[in-house]
Amino acid sequence: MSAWVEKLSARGYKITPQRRIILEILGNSDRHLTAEEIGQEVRKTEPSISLATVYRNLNLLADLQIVSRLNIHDGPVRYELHGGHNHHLVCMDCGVAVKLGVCPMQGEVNRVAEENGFEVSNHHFEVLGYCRECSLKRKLQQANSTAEGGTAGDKD
Amino acid sequence: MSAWVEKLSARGYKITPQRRIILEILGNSDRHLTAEEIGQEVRKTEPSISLATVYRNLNLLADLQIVSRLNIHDGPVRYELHGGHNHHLVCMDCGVAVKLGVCPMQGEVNRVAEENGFEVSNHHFEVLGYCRECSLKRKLQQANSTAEGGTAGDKD
DNA sequence: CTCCTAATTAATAATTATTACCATTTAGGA
DNA sequence: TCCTAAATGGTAATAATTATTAATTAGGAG
Repeated sequence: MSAWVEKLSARGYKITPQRRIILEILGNSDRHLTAEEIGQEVRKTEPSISLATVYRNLNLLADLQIVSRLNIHDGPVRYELHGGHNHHLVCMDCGVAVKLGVCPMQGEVNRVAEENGFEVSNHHFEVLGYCRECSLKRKLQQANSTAEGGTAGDKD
Repeated sequence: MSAWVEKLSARGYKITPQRRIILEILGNSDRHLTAEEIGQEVRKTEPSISLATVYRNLNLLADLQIVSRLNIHDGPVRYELHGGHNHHLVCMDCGVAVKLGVCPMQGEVNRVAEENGFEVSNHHFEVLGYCRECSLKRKLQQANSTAEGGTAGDKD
């Protein structure tokens, strides 16, 4: 529980209670959280913490590779402790994300990275589509509203 | 040059010049473009097209799986014609994206998707890290500024 | 070819997500 | 204990995207 303390102080960054709390929250969550969600959670412990502080620290921590950014589908950026494998089936309708147990970061890919002098820090593999429910829902909609029915207007 | 015409009109959506132009631009570009960039390009042909129209159509086209959204690193969402393989080494500093020639969407993954009743539409595989240059730059910075030197303050 | 209507558009206001700014506070080494 | 760079809270500013609305248009029916 202090690899990050080293990483920070080794570079002259201070160990503030705010940082402690943010990392603790990320450590206790298995989900990936948005800055907003982290802010809310943080405020339960220390109500005066500013959202700007949350953002500032998440950026710093991401830069130091202590946390990692996750840009699933749309909506705000999400964060989690660095190091996990982030491979999901993501529903483009409802946003549900099922973890995949497979990791594509292997032989071939590593070789290409090396050839390019690329310093790999992290990787994401996302399979986008529609979960069972939403897939069904869409098929029904399409069956009906072909060329009329409801408001063909906006969606998503 | 009309698979998308069918997809649209089959569902009662109209074939507007705006849509034509947007898709033409995406077709002629090998890069993935932001809504803003598409807007600028579009306006060269038809200066009166509103950015809102660009966004609206990109959303619709994405929903119909005619184009696909690409959320590389930070910055705005990018778009390209659906169907390409989107596998990159992405530099977290300068944003450079090198295409990978490897596709992880194979056996195992397809099986998991199927088991979940998941309708796969697209997939992205991103390897995040630092390109040769930025990697070097960072190492130099760290060597110097350990615990002092410059503004330890913000960074991305 | 003309008419009609739902779909679409342009323009702009509103909303979200994130960053910048600045005066004040604080971590942590001398 | 003191000092200073780093960090914070509060808020204004910016960027990206969506909603709203009155006016226009694609494309099928007659």
